[in-house]
Amino acid sequence: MRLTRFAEFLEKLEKTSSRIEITKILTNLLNESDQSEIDKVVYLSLGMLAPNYQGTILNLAEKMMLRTLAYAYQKDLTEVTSLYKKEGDVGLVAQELGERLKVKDKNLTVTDVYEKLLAIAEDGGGGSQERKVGKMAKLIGEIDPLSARFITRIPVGKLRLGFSEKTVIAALAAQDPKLEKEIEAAYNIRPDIGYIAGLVKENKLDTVEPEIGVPVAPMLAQRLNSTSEMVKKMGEVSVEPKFDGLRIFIHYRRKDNLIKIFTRNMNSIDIDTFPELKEVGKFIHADEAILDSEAIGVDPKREMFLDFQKTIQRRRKHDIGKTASEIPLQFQIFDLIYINGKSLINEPYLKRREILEKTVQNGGLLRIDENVITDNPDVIKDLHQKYLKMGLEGVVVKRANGTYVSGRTGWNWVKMKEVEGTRGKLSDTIDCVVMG
DNA sequence: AGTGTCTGCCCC
DNA sequence: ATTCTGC
DNA sequence: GCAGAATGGGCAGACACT
Repeated sequence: MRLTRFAEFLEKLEKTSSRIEITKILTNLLNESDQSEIDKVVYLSLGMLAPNYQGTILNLAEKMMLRTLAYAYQKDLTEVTSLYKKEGDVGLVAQELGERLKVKDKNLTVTDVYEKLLAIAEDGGGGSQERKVGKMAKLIGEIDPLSARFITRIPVGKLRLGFSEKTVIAALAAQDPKLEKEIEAAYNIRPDIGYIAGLVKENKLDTVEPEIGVPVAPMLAQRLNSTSEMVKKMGEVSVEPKFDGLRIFIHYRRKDNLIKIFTRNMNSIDIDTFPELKEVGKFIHADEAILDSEAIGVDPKREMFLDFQKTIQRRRKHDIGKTASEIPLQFQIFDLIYINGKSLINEPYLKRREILEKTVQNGGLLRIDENVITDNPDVIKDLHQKYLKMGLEGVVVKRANGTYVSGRTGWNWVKMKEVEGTRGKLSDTIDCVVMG
């Protein structure tokens, strides 16, 4: 697909606010894209180059984009900066300067542009900022002003077309509710929207299975601060402590000792960041497993939990030895998504926990969250008080027979942090002091 | 080696 | 993470 | 109620400069 054609679609999408209408336009865009380029069309329309978990990062944002525009259009940085301050958007600045200079497009395709952006992302090391700016400026000089409007917004993360992955899935399904459910399920176990779009085109969705090394989209908790409402919505529940740490997924394969770690946002974390997990196989009684957990810092005597700001200091690549001894981590395991080639996503929670308790050696590095099964709101209330007194964040309450549903859909997991009945961190009144 | 600036679909 | 808005 | 966008505080990584 020609970039100019692609830009026409994006312009139409930008002008549209009704999601139904956006979805129709997207369906047309996807229909016009062929098998070899549909992934790139999808990535760029969402302002991305690759799924999160591949760690493809441009390291070129607002400030460098302004330098890029100054270089590309031969203007002073101060002039570009003041234009940017006025417009508040690099895309409008690029389009305007491009129109003034009558920049002509060189018949680039979406694939061409995608590859050039990828090359910018892959550049690094000494002098790379200058090279990135140079490559980006060259690209801008080869595309028409309307395309520049959108392409320049991609690195700064401000495409803002009013849709995201969910809407792309709806567009891929093209009004077929059954197909939409299938695409959604496939996307949740392989959260690579470009890849999924390709599979839909080929009619090969049924090949998707969880895999060691590919993150599953995390299940998230809704917020509720009434225990009786929890029981009303979920019936029998499992009540567990909520730790204030980092959501961590641990993937393990014994055969080649493959250990992969992902965050809640499905970003990959280098194993050297958490060296204690290099031995995780000793504590897992399975050949393959995907564990859902919260990593939490403890004081070196292992007598108390550390707060989030301390725990997050462990998310680093340098000075690991020193930090690791100051901030030992333990992993509170609370779910098992996959074991020995079998997905547990559609198993009820208590069944998954039963297998989890047999699979993970509880104590030391890995600790299985304690839990109480109940349908009594007062029991939840008491546990909530108990965990708050222990310095924890509160409780997570899980529907006993709920499957592992990615995202915040439905009432399967609920969290309660503050005292029951309050409105959350910001209360109705705020203490303030007038300054100056 | 130390400091400053920018960046991060950062983490919460 | 929270909060707000359009649908 | 959902999807998307906008917002914040704090921290470490990457690179440029001296």
